[in-house]
Amino acid sequence: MPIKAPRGTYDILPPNSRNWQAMEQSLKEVAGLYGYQEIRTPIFEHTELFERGVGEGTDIVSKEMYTFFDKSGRSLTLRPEMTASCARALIEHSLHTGLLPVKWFYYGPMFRYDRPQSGRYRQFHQFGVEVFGSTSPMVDAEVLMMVVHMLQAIGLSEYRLHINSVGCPSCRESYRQALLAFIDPFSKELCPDCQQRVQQNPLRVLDCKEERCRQAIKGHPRLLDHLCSNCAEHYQRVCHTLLSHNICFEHDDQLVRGLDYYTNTAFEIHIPGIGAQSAVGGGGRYNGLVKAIEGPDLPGIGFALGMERLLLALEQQGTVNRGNGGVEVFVAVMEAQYEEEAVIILQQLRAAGISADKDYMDRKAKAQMKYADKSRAALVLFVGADEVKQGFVTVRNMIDKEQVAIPRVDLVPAITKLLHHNEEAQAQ
RNA sequence: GUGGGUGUAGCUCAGUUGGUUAGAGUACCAGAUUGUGGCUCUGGGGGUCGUGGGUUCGAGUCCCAUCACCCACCCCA
Repeated sequence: MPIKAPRGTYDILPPNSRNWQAMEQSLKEVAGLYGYQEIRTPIFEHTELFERGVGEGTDIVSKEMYTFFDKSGRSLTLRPEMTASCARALIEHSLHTGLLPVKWFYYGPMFRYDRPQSGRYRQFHQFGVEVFGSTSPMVDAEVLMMVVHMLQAIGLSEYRLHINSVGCPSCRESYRQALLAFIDPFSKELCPDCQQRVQQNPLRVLDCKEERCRQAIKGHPRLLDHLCSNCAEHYQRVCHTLLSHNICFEHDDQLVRGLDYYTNTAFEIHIPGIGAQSAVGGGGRYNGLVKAIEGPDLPGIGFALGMERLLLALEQQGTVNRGNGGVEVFVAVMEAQYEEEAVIILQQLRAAGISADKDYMDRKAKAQMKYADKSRAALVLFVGADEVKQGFVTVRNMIDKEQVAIPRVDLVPAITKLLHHNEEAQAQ
């Protein structure tokens, strides 16, 4: 049995890898426009970091972590997300004592032991940002505007932005009371899962998909109505700013985050039509997180985008870039004895910044031409007896089929010129 | 963790009520006279039919198990 990639993992092969590169580049560029800088953290961390930073009660921690013991018995875990790692790095390097806010972006693989399905893998990739140190609603707005900017930058025009405010622990507690009082009479009509949720995290009942639960909670009190004046104003200012910048969004009462350190703004981006897992991104404010992992009382906000789902959406909306990924120049060797001469030419071209390749399969001239064609080379250089003896190379333009002899001494400038000429012709 | 679907060449798939050396297209390689591509033609390599059992004179075809993939639930990106 040949070894295959582990369940829920996969290879990103060329030419598809180019789509990834393009998307990564676009996202990084936009992050740069907003003043975010890249942070890279370890792929694994102490298990305890995620237990406290993500939350013991979450599915991620209770059943989805790749946890292992190293040779000295430490419990380590492959990161299931990166916010906790960012918070840890912030604390570890005492960056909160420096220039605030700290604005980071990150990109990389995350790991969750889930059952794979469309748009869900065990190793998946996220691009995300985190801002630490500011409670300004303008930061919430900036982050949201940046998400929208990023979607546009990678070519996604159809998406839905849902936002809500989960308030602060105190207004959430008052809402909790109100919600419990409302649900209590109907609690027996709820599904078994929700019976549990009522005990542990009543807010979660709101986004249950079971029909009977949706019926039972019709007319439930709204979180928005229970926000304290500070939280209400915060949310208002976020919404106001988005509106004044023509950002389309919808307020979503059902959008909730369970854990105590989530505060105020919460949001998700959905793209219909990419399967059941339609959330391509999500995030929110977490003013209590840094303190929860024994750091200073520092506010934060962030979001993450799922690369796999963005790519699904791009494929579905038909805007995937299909770049050629080939080489500019192919050097064809007519007789094996001139191979070393060809290598000299190759290195000369490459040193001048021109991508170039040759045959390494001992192919004959005709087969080398086929290979050059498939490599999408714009020019083919022939190196044979006449060329070497007389000090020139024959250059064939693969687009217009014209061939010219170029003296070896003029090679690089002449090739540069021909490539440039081709580019202009193709642009027209 | 639960449910449904699918597993035959690198890829996309045929394979008739179980019956000889398992096929096609595509991709790859090589030819169609001399140092030259995209089209066409010819030929070639490549499969323990996911894996392991079982039924049978005989199984890619039937039964069981297992693994993987796909989709959905839970939940999330």
